[in-house]
Amino acid sequence: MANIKDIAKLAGVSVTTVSRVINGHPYVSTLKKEAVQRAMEMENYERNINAVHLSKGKTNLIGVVVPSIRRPYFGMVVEGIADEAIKDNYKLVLIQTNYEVEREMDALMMLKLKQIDALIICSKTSGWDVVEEYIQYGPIIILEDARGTKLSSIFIDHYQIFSNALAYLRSKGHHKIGYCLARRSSPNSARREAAYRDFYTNLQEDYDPNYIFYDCVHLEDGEWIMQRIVGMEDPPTALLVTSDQVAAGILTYCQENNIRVPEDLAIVGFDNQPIAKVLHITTFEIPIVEIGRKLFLKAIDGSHSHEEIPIHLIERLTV
Amino acid sequence: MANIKDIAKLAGVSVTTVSRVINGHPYVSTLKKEAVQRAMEMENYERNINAVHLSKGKTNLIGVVVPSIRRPYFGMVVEGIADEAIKDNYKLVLIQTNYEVEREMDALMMLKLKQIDALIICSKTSGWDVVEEYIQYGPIIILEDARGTKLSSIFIDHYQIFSNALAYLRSKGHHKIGYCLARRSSPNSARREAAYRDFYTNLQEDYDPNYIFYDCVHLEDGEWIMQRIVGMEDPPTALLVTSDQVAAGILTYCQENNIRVPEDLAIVGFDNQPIAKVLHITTFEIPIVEIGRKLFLKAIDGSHSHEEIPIHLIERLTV
DNA sequence: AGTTGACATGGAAGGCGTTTCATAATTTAC
DNA sequence: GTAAATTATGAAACGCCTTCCATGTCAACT
Repeated sequence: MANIKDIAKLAGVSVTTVSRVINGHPYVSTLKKEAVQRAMEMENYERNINAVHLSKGKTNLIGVVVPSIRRPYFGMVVEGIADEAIKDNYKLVLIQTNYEVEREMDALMMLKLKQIDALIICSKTSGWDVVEEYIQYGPIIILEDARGTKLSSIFIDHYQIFSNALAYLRSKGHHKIGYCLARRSSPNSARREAAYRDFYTNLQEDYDPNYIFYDCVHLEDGEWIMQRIVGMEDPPTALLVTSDQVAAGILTYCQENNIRVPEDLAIVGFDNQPIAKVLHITTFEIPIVEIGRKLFLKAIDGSHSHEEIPIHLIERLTV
Repeated sequence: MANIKDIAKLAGVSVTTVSRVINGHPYVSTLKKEAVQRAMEMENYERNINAVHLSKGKTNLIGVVVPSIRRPYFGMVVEGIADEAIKDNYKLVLIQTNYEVEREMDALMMLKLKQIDALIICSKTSGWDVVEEYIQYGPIIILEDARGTKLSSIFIDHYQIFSNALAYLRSKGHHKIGYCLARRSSPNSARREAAYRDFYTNLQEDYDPNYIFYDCVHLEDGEWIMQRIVGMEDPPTALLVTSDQVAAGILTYCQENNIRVPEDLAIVGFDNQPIAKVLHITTFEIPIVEIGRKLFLKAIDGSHSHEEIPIHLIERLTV
């Protein structure tokens, strides 16, 4: 394949001029410009993109860290990122971590080595200090409340929403409220737990720790959750489920086992995924795809900022 | 940041020797090797990965083309690819096409420019001839029957499966069988349509073209499909639905509208996604994640081959 | 007429690691 | 004891594009 030197020779100009034509710089006479274009066409020239990357120190690649791409929530975030990335001619490098710190380090290393121009972390496993170390190498945007750190973030106030949700269920007459979380160790989970504890503390009431379920991630998890609930002497009357997928699983189990929703058990989901709409699950609408778009925009904008995304309750038939 | 030259100077060796140490080549004395390692550690050296790419003409990046990453089917394929890619230290570049030919061309161009080492196409929009043009630049693997082309492929015999499914429904006493496809124009759809036509032709029976539904992709599509069926004078008694998502949407509609499944309407899904298990949908199990793994392996193996994936029916409660 | 500023163009430096080739020093082999 | 093989090492070529800097031309402005 021809390189820029060949083209320059063929067109009878300097390499610089060819580069200028390629990159649309001004100050090239029409005559030479056309000569270059003819030469490029003749030779079917394509620049060596890796040489461009080396020279520019930039790759038009954005890293995206997700724990698992098959989870609809992350699929939707990535879709949003990808939608926006296309417009700016960026491509996405997908890094699936399965919550392994090592994988996350891979991603950070890619930023350090300038293999990617920026990094979007949709779910973080390692500590803030570790991640902040890498901010010097390029923009890092995180889908989590990162106020107080050097990263930029788009986030949801999970404490507030959980509090609101609890108050909402209380107003509907529920006193025994349980909840389902994904990873126990995630910061989002911590905030939600705090909201829950504070809620009951303020009310000067106790809560049953058995009402708390961890590792609720997939549709199928609804089954074991409900089996545990069914086996309880004094089961909760309402459940805050931090994923519509899980909420759908729970609802399905109820329908099959003659547990009336919301009479016997009220369910509040999160995300407002398609399944919540189809199954009429009351849920908090999180504009996931839109959040993905914003994440990307922030990644290439480069300024340091934090943005809270407001979340609204969508009342349907499960409360 | 230090470069290889700095390290060489610091260690008192040549650049070549440093490179050899980095890449684990033999023929470096222990003495110099250690000197180099010390120097690298001292300077906190990291190679400029873009220079490596330029020099090697290889990036350890594999392109993955999907129409939309949020669709569970593609999420699962990509998960499989990513799982396997990690093991070989490859990263994935995600190209979301939305079935736009232009996006697909982007991906092919990346292969041509050696920005990616291989390309996996999970769903193709452009023609075979276009794609085959690019096989000269690197391995292209496609999730579709590509026998007779220069590409490698992992595929499912959709004609056969559709035929089997029709025979199965017939054996259960169904004569009025409809089906739901995604894109009408896709090759998979064409094969399924052929199977359907041949099935009725062999039986010397006619079929009602109204029983055929296109653009059935998402969970929500179940609703309009069922509304059309409900409005029919002579509705089908069984439906072959080429996505569990859509099958789930249809089933949900039936449950809410007192249409008995399978008595009034039998439903056969495809993919055996979690939702099919939870809702007890009879479906064809397609080992999607496993297929993703195989796609990746084939991508880096580089040999030209085709592999058919056998598919099995999982009988549950919707037939 | 002299000074500015806009337009044009090319040389050369800069970004950086890999690999081939030539050479030298040791071993091993017979 | 000598030929052959193995081990070690570095210079230089190679992969290729971008951009800074220097130089030059021509028109416009004072």
